[in-house]
Amino acid sequence: MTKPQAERRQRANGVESRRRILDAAVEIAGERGYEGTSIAAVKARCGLPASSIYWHFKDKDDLIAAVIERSFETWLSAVELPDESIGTPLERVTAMAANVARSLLDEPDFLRLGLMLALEQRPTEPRGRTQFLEARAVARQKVAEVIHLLLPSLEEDDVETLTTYAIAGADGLFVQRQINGDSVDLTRLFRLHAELVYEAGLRMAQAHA
Amino acid sequence: MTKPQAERRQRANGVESRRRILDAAVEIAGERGYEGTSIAAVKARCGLPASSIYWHFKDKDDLIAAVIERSFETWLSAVELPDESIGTPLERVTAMAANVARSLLDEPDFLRLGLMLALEQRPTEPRGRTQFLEARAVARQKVAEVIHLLLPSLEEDDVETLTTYAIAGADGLFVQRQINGDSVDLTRLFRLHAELVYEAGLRMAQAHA
Amino acid sequence: MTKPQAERRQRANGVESRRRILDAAVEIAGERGYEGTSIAAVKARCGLPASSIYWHFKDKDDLIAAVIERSFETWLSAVELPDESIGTPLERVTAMAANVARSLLDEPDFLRLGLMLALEQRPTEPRGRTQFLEARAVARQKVAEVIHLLLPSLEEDDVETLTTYAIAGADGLFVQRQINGDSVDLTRLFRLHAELVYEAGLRMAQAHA
Amino acid sequence: MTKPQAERRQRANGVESRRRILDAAVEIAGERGYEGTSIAAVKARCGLPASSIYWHFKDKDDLIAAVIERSFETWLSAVELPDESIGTPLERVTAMAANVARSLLDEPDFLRLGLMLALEQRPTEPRGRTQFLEARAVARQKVAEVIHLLLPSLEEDDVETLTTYAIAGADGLFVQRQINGDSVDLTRLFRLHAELVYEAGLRMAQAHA
DNA sequence: AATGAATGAGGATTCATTCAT
DNA sequence: AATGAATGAATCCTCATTCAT
Repeated sequence: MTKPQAERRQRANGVESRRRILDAAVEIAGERGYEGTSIAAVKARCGLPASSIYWHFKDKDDLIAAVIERSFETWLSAVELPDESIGTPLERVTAMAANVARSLLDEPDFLRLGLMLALEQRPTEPRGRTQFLEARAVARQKVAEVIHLLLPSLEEDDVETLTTYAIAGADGLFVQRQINGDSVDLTRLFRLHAELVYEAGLRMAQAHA
Repeated sequence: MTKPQAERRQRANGVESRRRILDAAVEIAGERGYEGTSIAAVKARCGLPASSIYWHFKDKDDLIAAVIERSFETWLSAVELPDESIGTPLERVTAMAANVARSLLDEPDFLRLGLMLALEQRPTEPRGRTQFLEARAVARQKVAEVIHLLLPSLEEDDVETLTTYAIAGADGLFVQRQINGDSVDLTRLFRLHAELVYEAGLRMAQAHA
Repeated sequence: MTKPQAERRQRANGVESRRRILDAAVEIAGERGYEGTSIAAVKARCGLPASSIYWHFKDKDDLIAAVIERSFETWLSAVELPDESIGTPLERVTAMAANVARSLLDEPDFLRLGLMLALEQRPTEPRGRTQFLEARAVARQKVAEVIHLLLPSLEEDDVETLTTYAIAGADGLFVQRQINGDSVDLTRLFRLHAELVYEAGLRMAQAHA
Repeated sequence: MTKPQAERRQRANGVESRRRILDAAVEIAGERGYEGTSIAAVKARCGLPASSIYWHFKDKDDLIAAVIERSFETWLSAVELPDESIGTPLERVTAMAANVARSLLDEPDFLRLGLMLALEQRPTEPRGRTQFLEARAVARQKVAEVIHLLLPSLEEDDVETLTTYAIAGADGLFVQRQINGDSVDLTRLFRLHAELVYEAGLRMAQAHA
């Protein structure tokens, strides 16, 4: 008798629909990568017909790029919050490391999908990959700033090296967690990583002094 | 008797055909991942008809698994060679790091494809992924052995942690190279990584002494 | 009151919108025929959303029919102008031929699209095709009248034959121009055509005398 | 009991299958033009699945081009047969005209489809169109040869003009037949056309004498 | 050991059209 | 007078796989 409301034709609501599509796509893309993210799968998970997905996104490339973009923003805001500058430098570094570790435990889709895209080498690069690399460049800049702040006497070149190494460690630890699951204590390893990077920085600074 | 020379290549030669298929598949899989590696694409690159691929390999899963297997073996033999135990421990560690760095510059297909597979989380895991994880376990065992050899007083638990961290760094640096190309000095970063891991091990050993 | 100027184009203006849609549709239909004229293509070229096209036209069939109608009217008025009856009959015939030739150089969309539709034989005939055939019947009637005027002694049957032949030549020459481009001197060929038709008419008239 | 043979899985026979596909495609394309020739329609008419059509033809463009090619060959061999050089020149001309008229009554698909393609002006020209224009160039060459044979004293330039006009008339008459059906006596009109062209040629030859 | 041909399921995308506002 | 959003059916084409030879 009381035909459920949900069954009625949705009142047109672009923003909400777009969100539903992205929600579905981020899950699937995080699981199956670029090629594995079929429009049919997204449609099945979000309930909107394929043609509606194409109303909101030009093509699959566009959808994946939007997924990356939103996913990165979510992740970034999850990471950035506790910016308070208290404690010794080392304490602050390890606090930040713990923060990143937690964010990667909570919101791993962004990085998993991004790394999958980044590892690919298609002749015509998907826009999602570009989007990820841009997001990554933003993140890299932030890391470099933190390093410069903590170790102001470091040479430009050494900041670069340290930044690269810091991010590499983060990526690698995320991969380990991805592969080996709960047996990997991300938080502890990230703290170790932060300490080692910081000490390497100290030593570099002394070497140049 | 009078069969023209030009036909000779067509003559049955299982080993050679199998090799051609794998050569083609490793390239494409390295470019496009699991889903992106279509039989049609392999066929186009190796010149053999699709049905011939199925003569040599049970199915696509089997082909990808074989790609991983062969690619890992190639890589492993490229890494292992200079095993001579000369010099100080630290020297030996950095020599090995340089060795791994070089191998990742030369034979990146194995790791790129493997990481792509490892990052996926599809419901039914492809055999290629299992194959990669097994290969990875072998490599991990070797790393653990080396660490145990260099730092015999380390607790089991610390060896595990250090091994995980060592491999994470290697993966992460490979990803950096993959993304940022020649601007990343893999050799130098690997040496830095090796030093940091070694020192972390020394400190762990002292802490427990 | 304070509505910015830039918004003004958005203001409701049915006639103008309708014109823009038809302008876009005539171009696309001239390029791609009936099936090839997608609403999306029209929308892209005229800038109005698809739903606006449906506000102005019942359906695609209706749009194409309107295109044909307007295109034919434009063409007809371009052809008819210099109707003055001066000079010898042959002079008048060749003047008219030149006139038609010129119109086909200027306004080819009508005939190109019409012929495409006419050549099709789909089960359910598009209304645009009917529209074209009606326009064509009008044109045919005019040609027949001219022939009758110039050669009043011709039998009804011969007028019909000559009319058919006259129009066939015009169509055929238009096609030649369409295919071979500027290398076809439409004006000269139309004059030749007019002469031949006129002489054929003279001979027919004599044969019956 | 006796399951009909036709129901059994076809024994692989590429040539036969290709023929069936072309037979189906030529009918549909003749009816509905390029865009209207959907792979689904061809599949329905020939009984082979769409993927089999793609085994034999690279894509739809390739299929249509093959249709044009085969259709032109069929038509050409239907036209060419009675080549005997007997009778007066005019008699021979009208005999040939009758021949062409009959061929267009029997095998109209080639020309109908070809003209549809020729009238289109897509940005990226379909290969079928090119194929048709090439076929048309061959036919044009033959017409020019016949004209030169019958009127050897004609200037090169006049042969060209006459050829263009001759073909234009043929196209135009075919279109008339296509539109007005049986009420158009193609044979008679073609004979008239042949006579007029021949006389125009005679006059041109005299003018230059 | 190899392959030409075939095939059903599914891929991304576009279609003409409608509807609520 | 107009439009953002939606939609089911159809589009072309590729997929992994099989089979008879």
